Amino acid sequence: MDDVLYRAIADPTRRAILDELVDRDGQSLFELCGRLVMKHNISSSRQAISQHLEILESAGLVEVKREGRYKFHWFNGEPLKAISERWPSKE
Amino acid sequence: MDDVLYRAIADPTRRAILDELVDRDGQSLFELCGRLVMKHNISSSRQAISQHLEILESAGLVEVKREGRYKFHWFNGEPLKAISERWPSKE
DNA sequence: ACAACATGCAAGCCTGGACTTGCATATACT
DNA sequence: AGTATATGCAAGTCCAGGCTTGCATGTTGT
Repeated sequence: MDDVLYRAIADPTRRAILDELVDRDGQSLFELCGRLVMKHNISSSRQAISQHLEILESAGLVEVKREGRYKFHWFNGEPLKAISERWPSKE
Repeated sequence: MDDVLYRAIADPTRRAILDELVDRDGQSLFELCGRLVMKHNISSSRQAISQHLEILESAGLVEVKREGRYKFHWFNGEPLKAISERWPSKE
């Protein structure tokens, strides 16, 4: 189901991660952790963030590219279209 | 926060309720329960649905009008705009 | 080769939240 | 007035999921 999508954006930390990636695409895990603490007052462990990224990835909201010992992350808003297409939000 | 919104649509039963209200606006609680069983194979108790409606209401996604012993529900997609406005989903 | 660095894996804890159960309230009908 | 109908309230159960902890793996640099 599209369950993964809605579950993915249900968590405030994950939404902050998406915000961060929109602001600066292609960050590594460590980079993300640092910036989340700085700009969003999020003090979760590296593992926690890593797990969040897995969930975002399985929802298709984040795309990943492995490069040596680094793993870089990109935002992808495509799946979100399903939401606005599902319910009318007339102007 | 806008937390209530994302929490509201995180649950599959609540999304089905929204679908149902879009399909036929102004349903009462009992009406909704019946139709959810018929069309969506959801077999939650009346109280469960009632609790879901409270959550949807607090997120502004459902509006309510009390009339005698009935309580009618309407869908409101307005709050959903916040999602598409928050993250780019370029075409 | 060895150490530092970046990430992955797995198991356990613990709170939130979905659901049920039982009773209460309020409105309509006869 | 009494009964059926439509909904509300409150307490308790139970499980998903977010987080931590500890260790393993893989990569870069000296």
